[in-house]
Parts: sequence; structure tokens; C-alpha cells
Amino acid sequence: MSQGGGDRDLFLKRSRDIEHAKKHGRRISTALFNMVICRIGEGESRVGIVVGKRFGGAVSRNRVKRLFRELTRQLQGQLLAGHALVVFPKRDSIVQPFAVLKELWLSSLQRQQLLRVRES
RNA sequence: GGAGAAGACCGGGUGAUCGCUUGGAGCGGUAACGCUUUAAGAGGAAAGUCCGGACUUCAUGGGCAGGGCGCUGGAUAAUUCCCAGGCGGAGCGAUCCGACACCAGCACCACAGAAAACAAACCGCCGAUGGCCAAGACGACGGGAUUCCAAUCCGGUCGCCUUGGAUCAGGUAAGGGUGAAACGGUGGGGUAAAAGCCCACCGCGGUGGUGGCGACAUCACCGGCAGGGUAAGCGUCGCCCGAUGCAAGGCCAAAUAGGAAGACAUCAGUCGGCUUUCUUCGGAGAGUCGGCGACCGGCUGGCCCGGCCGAGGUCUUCGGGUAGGUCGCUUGAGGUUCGAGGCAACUCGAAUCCCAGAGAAAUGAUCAUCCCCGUUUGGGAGAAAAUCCUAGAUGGGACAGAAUCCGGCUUAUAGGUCUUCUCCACCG
RNA sequence: GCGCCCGUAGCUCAAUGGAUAGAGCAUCGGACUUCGGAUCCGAGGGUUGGGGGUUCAAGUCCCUCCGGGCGCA
Repeated sequence: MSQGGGDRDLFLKRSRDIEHAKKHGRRISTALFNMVICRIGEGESRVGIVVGKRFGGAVSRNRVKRLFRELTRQLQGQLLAGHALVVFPKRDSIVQPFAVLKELWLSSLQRQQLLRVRES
């Protein structure tokens, strides 16, 4: 349906979808974020970002969501289709430089074999 | 120069690349939508939700609750906010702070203290006056001793006076450890001792004059003093407030579930007893009496009164509502600049501008450069320290994110700018 | 977003505005016991969430901030 334009279809927004992923997905954790990965079949992969009230004030919560959204936008071309990812950022992720975050994101997805192989 | 007081303002700037949301224009497309281009896109507190409104829905009345505020005047859409003033308090001062009406009624005032709200009196002081007791002087009377009488001496009774009392009646509240608070304060006179008992000043109360719109101020006269505190305890008085909050509310409307609304007629059933008719002997119908229905349940702005509804039948209509979507949704007690009025809050007039509208919630990521501050290195000025100039490296730049919209309050906030004023020190 | 409620010892709760804030459990010490448990005796532990105000006096009354919880589609 979407031709890859606006980023509405890039993100998981309904709590029903996020609860489904949390219940059925497998959980990995890194130094800067936790993540739940769930296979949902057809369609583009989607990313949900969950930031609880314990993370901090509204400014910190908004900032970390923006960081992870930017990460998703920059790297959406390399993601394999048919998965739902739910990210739970940790408090340290807001003080790290963006390049460190990007490196960790790529390597952890590589380990889960969710990245599209470059040469093919 | 130092130490302060009050008020106003800023809250990093510029540029590049890649993105997000909304509006306009153009192109493509039946449409949904897509592409290109252009414009705009967090705050002084957006926060806390403590007040006040706009706006929304809710209503058959009556009464009672409930809440808020409390010096005066002004200003406002409105306010408990704001402005100006009064009074009280703090400060040398600029200034700051103040729930700042009423103690008539009820209630409370622990411990300590003689006594804690009614006025008294535990210790104390006095004992003037009237008693009592003691001593003494004087007088009168009568007695005894020395004795013939006189005279002297002794003791007695009465009267009066003086002095005295661990005294009684009584006077007094000056002084008394306490306490947050003790029934005006200081000084003098006065007295037996005292006391507004008297006087001066201060405080207080009343009356009148003057000034002020007023709170109040001030002056004069009069009064010897009225009688504690707490109402952010119950309460009284005056004024104000209906409730509800954009998750209000309107519209469209999947899936699932079957009901919902209106009108009309009947105006009532059920249980038990008795009488009677029919009977397939199980019962059924009619009449009459009694019980329940009906001291019940639901709705009705928080409560009460009051009010409305309640079973079954027939007919007509299709609606209600969840997920979701959409409207509300940003042109407004609006901003900016002038002018006028007012001490000011603010008001009036003119011109001009359109300035976020998201929806698990857009305003971001990376980089360059400039600005400010700190650390440090090299060079220079300087005898050296201090300090200054210059170049570089490195770190930092607060509090904090619109959610229906406004007016305030409160709280958080790195660094900086401006204006006015006060006190102290020095120089002229 | 809007509305509402609650904060007392480590935990669960008390406490008319009146004095060192109390009880139970828990902790520690002692007694008892061969040792432990139970029991008995005793002790420690509190900025009454923070600050300010009213009052002679505040855990209590009032204001404000902080933390926690609940409801509303």
C-alpha cells in the first residue's frame, strides 16, 4: 500500500500490536537498549519505541524517542521484511553520541540475522 | 568602589546536508493519494493544576445543606490576582511582609501558679475603726493592813486615756517564686496599710470639630478604665458561587449482541375461603369476602419533601451504540507600533499583522563557524608576582516540551543586559 | 488532559491542638536451655514526606512544594 513515502507505516503505534510482540517475541538486551523481535509475516518490518515514565521527564523521553526514530529512518533500507521490533531504551542511551548508538544497533541486528545482505 | 532594594528584558546566533507535521500553489490520478515548489512550526515558565473566566452539556418545583472570601477605594469578562492608599510589624534606609470583619453564645487555655476568666483571696502588709488581752497613768467607788483620825501602803471593781499584741472582726491587693497570658503603665502625693483615692505624662474609651469618596488621621473636651486570648475551633455578620469539565459535547459508523422508541385500547392481576353453574370428576367459569400487589423498586443536579415511571396486548417506525474516523481546533477579553486619559493597575482611539495545531502525540540528526565561561599549553609586555594581549587544545552553555483557549498565582532556572533608588567608605 | 485521595519506627497501624509521639511484629542484648525455638526482661531505632504560617503550644489547623496511588474514553 505505501510506496515508502511518509514514515507512518514504519512504526508500531497501537498498544495491541506492541502487547502481541511482547508476548510472542524473543527478547535481546544490549548495554543501551532492550529489544523484542517478533515475526509477523507479510509486509514491511515495523519498529515500536516504548519509553516509560521511569526514564525521566518529558524532555528526555521525547529526545530518546527522536533518536531511535532517526535511527530507524536511516537504516530502514537494510532491514529484512516481516518483523516487528519493540525497543526499550535504557537511560544511558541519551548521553551516548549518535554514532555509538548506530554502531550498536547495526551489530545487534547483524547478530540476529535481520539485515539484508549487501551483495545480493 | 563596596553592600543592598525594586522593576523590566534576553534565554545562544549564522550556514550546509538528510528528514518530520500542517497550510498554499502547480502537476499526475475517477478518488484515496503521490511528486515538485513555497510558507510556517514549543515556553517564560508550555510545568504544578492553586484560583478566576470563556465555551460545552445537564433542569418540573420548594426547602436545606455545601464551598470561598473578609481594612478602604479603584481596575477588570472575572478573581482570593493586580494597582493606589490606610493601619500594624521588620529594617539605619531604599523597601519588604500581613486570611487585616466580629469574642454576643458554646468550647478550650496542659504544666507551673494563691488565682486562668467568674471574680476572688493563699502567703503577705495593716489592724486606723470596733472588740479581746496585757501593762501603765489618772479619776471614782468600796475593801484590807499599819492605825484613834489623817496619812501611807497593798490588792480589787468601774470609767477614761496612752502604749503594746504571732489576736479577732475587718481593711488592702503595693509585693510574691509561676506562666504565653494575671483586671491599665511610669512618677509623685496620699494612707494604719493601700488603691485612679488624687495629680502629671502615656495608653484606652466616648462625644464633637476639621481634613479625606473612604479605611483613617488630627485637634478639643469629657470619662478614672470599661475589663484576657483563640474564630487557619464551632459560630455570627456581610458579599460571592448551580453542577460539569474538550476523555465536555456534536456527527458518521465496522465486528458482535439482539432489541429500542412511539401511539392506541384494556384499565389489572395473583393467592386463599364461601356460594353457584358446567364437567371427560383432574378441574374450569361467574359472583362475593380477605391478604399481597401498594410501608416495594427505579429515575429525578448533594440531601429531604414533592413529582414521574412500573404488568400484559395490538399497531407503527428503525434506532441506540463500541472499535475507528471526523468536527470541536484555533481570529483571540489576540499581537505590534503610535496617540490620548489616569499616580498606577488599566481604558479608549487609529494603523497594521495572522503568529504551532500534533494525536502513543510533528519542531529532529550530523557537521562547520561565531559568541560567553572554565582548565591548560606556546609566544609577547612586565625585574618578578599579579595582570594584560595573542594563537591553539579541551570541556561546558540552565530549567524545561504546546494538547480547548485566555487572565493571574506558585514552583524550577546556567549565564547575561538595562533602568530607578538606598546605605557606607573615599576623592573633588 | 481533567478530576480525586493518601504520606507517622524496617513493616502494619494508633495518638481530643497539651509536651519524653505509642502498640504489635521485626532487630539487638540478657535470662531460661546441652544447643536452638517458644517464653520473660531490657535496649536501640522517628527531620511525623520537605518548607512556611496561625497559636502560648502543631503529628493534628491553613498555605505551598515533593513523592505515591485511583477514577474518567
